[in-house]
Amino acid sequence: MPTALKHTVDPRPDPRIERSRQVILAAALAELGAVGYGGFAIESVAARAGVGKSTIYRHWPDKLALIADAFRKLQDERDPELETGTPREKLARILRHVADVVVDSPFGKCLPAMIEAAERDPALRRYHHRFQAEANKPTIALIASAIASGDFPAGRDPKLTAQALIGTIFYRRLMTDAPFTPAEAVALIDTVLGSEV
Amino acid sequence: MPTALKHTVDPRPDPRIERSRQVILAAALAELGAVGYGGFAIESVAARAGVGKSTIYRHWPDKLALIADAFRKLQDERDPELETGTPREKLARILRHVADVVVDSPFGKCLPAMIEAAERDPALRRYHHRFQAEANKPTIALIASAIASGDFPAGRDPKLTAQALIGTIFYRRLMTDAPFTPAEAVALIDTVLGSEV
Amino acid sequence: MPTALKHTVDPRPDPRIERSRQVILAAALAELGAVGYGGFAIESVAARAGVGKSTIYRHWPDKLALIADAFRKLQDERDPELETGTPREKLARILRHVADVVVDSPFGKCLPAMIEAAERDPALRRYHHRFQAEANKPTIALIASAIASGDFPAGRDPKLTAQALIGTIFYRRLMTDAPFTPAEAVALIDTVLGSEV
Amino acid sequence: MPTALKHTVDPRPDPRIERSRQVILAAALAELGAVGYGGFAIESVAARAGVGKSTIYRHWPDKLALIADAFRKLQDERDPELETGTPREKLARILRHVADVVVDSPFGKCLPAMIEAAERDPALRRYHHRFQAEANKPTIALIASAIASGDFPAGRDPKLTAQALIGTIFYRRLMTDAPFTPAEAVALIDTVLGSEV
DNA sequence: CGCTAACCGAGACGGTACGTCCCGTCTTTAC
DNA sequence: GTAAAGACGGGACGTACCGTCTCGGTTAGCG
Repeated sequence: MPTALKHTVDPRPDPRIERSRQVILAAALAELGAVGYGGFAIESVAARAGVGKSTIYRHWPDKLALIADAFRKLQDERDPELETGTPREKLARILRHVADVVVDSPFGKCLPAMIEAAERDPALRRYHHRFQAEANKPTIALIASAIASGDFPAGRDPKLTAQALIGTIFYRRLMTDAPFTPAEAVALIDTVLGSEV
Repeated sequence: MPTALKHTVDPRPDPRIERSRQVILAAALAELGAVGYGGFAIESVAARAGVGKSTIYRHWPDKLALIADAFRKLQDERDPELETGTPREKLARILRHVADVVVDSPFGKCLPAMIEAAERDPALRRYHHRFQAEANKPTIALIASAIASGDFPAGRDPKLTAQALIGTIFYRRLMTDAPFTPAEAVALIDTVLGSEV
Repeated sequence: MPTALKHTVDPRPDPRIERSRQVILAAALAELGAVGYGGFAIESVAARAGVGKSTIYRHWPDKLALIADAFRKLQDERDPELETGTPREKLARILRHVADVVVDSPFGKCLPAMIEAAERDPALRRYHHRFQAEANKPTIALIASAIASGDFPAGRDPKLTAQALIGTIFYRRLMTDAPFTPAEAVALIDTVLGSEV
Repeated sequence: MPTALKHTVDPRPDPRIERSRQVILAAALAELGAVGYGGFAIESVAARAGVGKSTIYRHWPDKLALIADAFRKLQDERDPELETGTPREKLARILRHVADVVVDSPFGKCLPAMIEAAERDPALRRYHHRFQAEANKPTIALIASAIASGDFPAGRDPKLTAQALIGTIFYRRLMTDAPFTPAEAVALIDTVLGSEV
């Protein structure tokens, strides 16, 4: 009964479309990393991707939408951090990962552009905030459970604690000339949660 | 002997120059706040300032230099915070002020533009970082002395502590949809330094 | 066999290109006639032609190239003069035509601009000279054959004779306030070649 | 009684003014010769003359007026040609002189610019035409008297004859790539007036 | 396996802002 | 009290991209 299949799901779109989307997004990320949000040129992306400019405009309404999608792709690549150990060890591992991503990765390279773009475009801003919130959930949960279990000192707001830890890393990236290094993770935890006894 | 003064140094420059600089910088800040770094147009600034485009280029080599100078002016306007009380009270006052500035002021409005611009221009980046460092010095000093006096728990790095506090505020401004409110200052201090006994 | 034709040459270019070229050249000539070489503004030409400035720069590298091309178009419009009669009659007809063109036509309007432009741009100068030489060939040939046939007095250089005749017309247009009128054609011939007996 | 002198004639103006006028006119001519009418920049003239731009505008209302005055100075320098010999010899001498001036001198260099400028500015045009007419008077007079004396063939209009001779030289300068050389003077006279018996 | 629709690259189009140059005016300071 | 120096508002230059559009040529997948 193949016809049944026909009008069920399978709106299998032209495969050229997905292929175009992917090479364009990749080229967009390369462009962003290379010249930043300010210098970002659709025409360069088209050239990089070996694609006609019109193909880009066929899939995205404008420059910002493309950038937003590129960011999306970028963030989807950031993988969560699930491992074992004491809460303090787990937390340190998370912070080291965040530091890596914020400082080194394509995500980090695009971060200033992303912040500026989010400031101008509401849709992008929503996505930006939502993603950031999502990414922090495991950290907040970890802190909450560690407080509950007595591993971390009581009387603290888990979310605020997480923001203080993560915020330090972003602050160092965006506002100082000394980005946070993974080696500082333990010192940061000690500073915010107090040293272990 | 006024005549004596006459032919000494007195390289009094054309007063029109300073006047132009001021109206242009003011217009540039307005433009930045209105349309951000990406949409910033010298021609709009000229129109806003009621000035010929060439007058702007007479004083700044290009768009970025004007933006940098506008930021400089902006930051110079942020006033230091000197008052009395317990270290915890002083710190809360500082954080409330930072929150105000980061969230509400022209500085806050331009912050994303500034971060993106700093990412692209080394000279601007240096200035941005230097200013931020300068602005935090009193906070770090306050924390250091409070630790020394026993008002704050020992074993913490004052600088890292300050960055965790300040960083939380910037993080909330730049990466979340819930900017830090002055009312949260005490909770933040409690979270990072532990509650008062 | 239409298919055979299909994949032969036929690199039919975008028809918009030719259309743009034509409206722009027409507008350029209008501009030249109106404000001359000195006041000639690409932006005005674009406005006149109802075209984006960038469209002009897509087809010509700069102002001078556009002017050169406009002159070319102008000169291509000057039509040769082929008719019957005695050599003297033919010559008079030619001179009347030259007088018309030099004094009244778009060519005449643009002539000073053309001379000035040719002075500044070697390529344009070459074209200008070549065209002028080409345009005079029939006149020189006519004079040469009339000398050979005894219709015109012997011992004269046909080319120099032609230049004296044509040159008078240009001189009057460019250096005096009394342009040459067609009615003077016979008097000019009499003056240069002597009256008919 | 020196005071009497004071308010009589003595329009002796500030000698600096005349001095300024002269250096500026000289600089203007140099500029014209160097970059032509099109590239002529008041600011360059000021720099060449070691003079403030405002000094130029104090003496001339605008660019065109300065150029016109420069032309005037230029033409005033062209000296008449008065010598002895047969009419044919005198005429040849005149034509050689005109050829020299038109081809080689500053006047010749500025000629295209002058023609174009005259086309745009009525005052300049008047001057241009008047000067040219003036310059040709001796030639016309010479031809007229030579016709009267029987040295030149009868039945010719002296003015038109002069224009044919002079016009050839200008035509060759402005419309061809082979400027008239003094050596051709005799051939030109032979062509227009017929060879001597 | 051949048709047709869609997607594609290429790039022309009307615009807008860039940063430069020069205009002609106006202001300030020095001699 | 003139002149230099040069700041000013203005406007055209030629460049780079924007986002829209019109082209043929290629390719997928249905019939």
